[in-house]
Amino acid sequence: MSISQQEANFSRRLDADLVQNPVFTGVERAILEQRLPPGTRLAETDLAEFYGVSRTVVRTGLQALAHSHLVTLRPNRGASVANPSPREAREVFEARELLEPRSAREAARRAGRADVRALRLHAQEEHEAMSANESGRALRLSGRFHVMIAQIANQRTIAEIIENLVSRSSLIIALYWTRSSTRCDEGCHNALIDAIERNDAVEAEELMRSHLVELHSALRFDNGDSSNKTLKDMLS
Amino acid sequence: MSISQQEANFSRRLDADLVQNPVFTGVERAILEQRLPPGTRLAETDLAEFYGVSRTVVRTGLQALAHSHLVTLRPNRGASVANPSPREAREVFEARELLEPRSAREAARRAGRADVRALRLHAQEEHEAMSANESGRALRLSGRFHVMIAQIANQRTIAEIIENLVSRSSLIIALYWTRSSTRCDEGCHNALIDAIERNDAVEAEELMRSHLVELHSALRFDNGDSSNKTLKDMLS
DNA sequence: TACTTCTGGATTGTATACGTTCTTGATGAA
DNA sequence: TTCATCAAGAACGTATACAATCCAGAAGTA
Repeated sequence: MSISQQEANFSRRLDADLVQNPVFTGVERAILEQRLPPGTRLAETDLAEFYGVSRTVVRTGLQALAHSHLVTLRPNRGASVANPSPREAREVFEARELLEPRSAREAARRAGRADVRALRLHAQEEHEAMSANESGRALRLSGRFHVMIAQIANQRTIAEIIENLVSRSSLIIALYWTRSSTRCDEGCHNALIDAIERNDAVEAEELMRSHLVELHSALRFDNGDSSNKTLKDMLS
Repeated sequence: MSISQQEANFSRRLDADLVQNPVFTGVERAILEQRLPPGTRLAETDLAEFYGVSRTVVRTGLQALAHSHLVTLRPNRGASVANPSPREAREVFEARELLEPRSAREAARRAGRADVRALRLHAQEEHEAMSANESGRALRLSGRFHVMIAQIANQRTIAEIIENLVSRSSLIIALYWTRSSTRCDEGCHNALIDAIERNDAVEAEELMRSHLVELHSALRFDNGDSSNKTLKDMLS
């Protein structure tokens, strides 16, 4: 196997068959857009019928989603949309705070005109989704913005880790987000693009760090579980 | 769903059924012990026969291994042991250098007597494997040592990422390792345990960093692909 | 000889059948 | 009423059948 073939494998890995799995792509998107709230039961037969495939394909997709922590599989109990605990939520953001600022710095170093243009276009799309009150779509695009920066940094391994953490953040936000608006994002993202356009690595790193701290601090873990608490829990 | 249930899901996630998948556990172990070299073809029928299960179970295990980057799946072409490119190898170690020192620092802060005892016991086992010339087993245990430290740091999300990177390192070492001995490990690991026992966080962080740099620097990427080069490549 | 085309065997991808486990509502006893 | 037991239905886990794809060697052509 030649180096170029190795590279090709590295880049598509196992995505090749995953993007063609309608269960994986469909459920993933629905989760990222918060149309499927945490805890939602995902019965294999229902998904098979909805997507017009056999349970075999459904199970492949669900297993992939489970590896991304977007879905929880319990033996003999089937799949449900993941329900990240406060602890997991905190840890995901701690990991992001560790990885993403470094990525932003490297992205600012490397970014060319095409990269900046793509980022601006994407920010525009985010803005439009917000204006149209499509908050689910806006949230998914907002996450994707972070992934784009990680990709510009051109470190695929770390970018992939970040992509996973960002995905899980959608669920975390669904459970623990306290603010009604995500207007912060728009300003933060634009400021980041500006820094990247100037190739100001230090500034980009600091902006990313503060952006993540901002996000993290807008999470409240004390009441996140209330909707699932039993009456006994709430009375005691 | 209660918080404690969330935690339970978080900890076992999907491991519950994976540890019971003989293909996953068997092939993973063989890869970590370098009994299955990179590129080895993994035909579903062969695995099914060897482990006495149907192809369904084989495919589940292979998909899990693919998500861990230990196995490459190519549509209609089946599975083979992953063959990380020099680039991927470099990136994996860059990610480790970013994450593990921080983990070691936190582990040194948190470690109690039981943790230190477990680490010493483990180091002893490593030592015995080396003495017995079981280099595969020694390598697997050496990786596991790094995972243990990440677990002591008590950040499951990051520990899981590290576990994945460590696993991939076995393949990387199989491909690009230049030195015959891993004696470095023994000294490095013992020094790390000492620092952790003293709860010397700064020292543990620095020891981990230098240990990883040492490992990384012992990799040579220029000749890793030679055995797979075509005659034309080698003559030109 | 070098190259293309074709074909049989092998391998993977998907659907489906069936056994096992779990859930849930009914039944009955305390 | 409350609880335990149990049975029917639903859902999951695994095996297997069949279709689609790939690969290697044979045959044919220049």
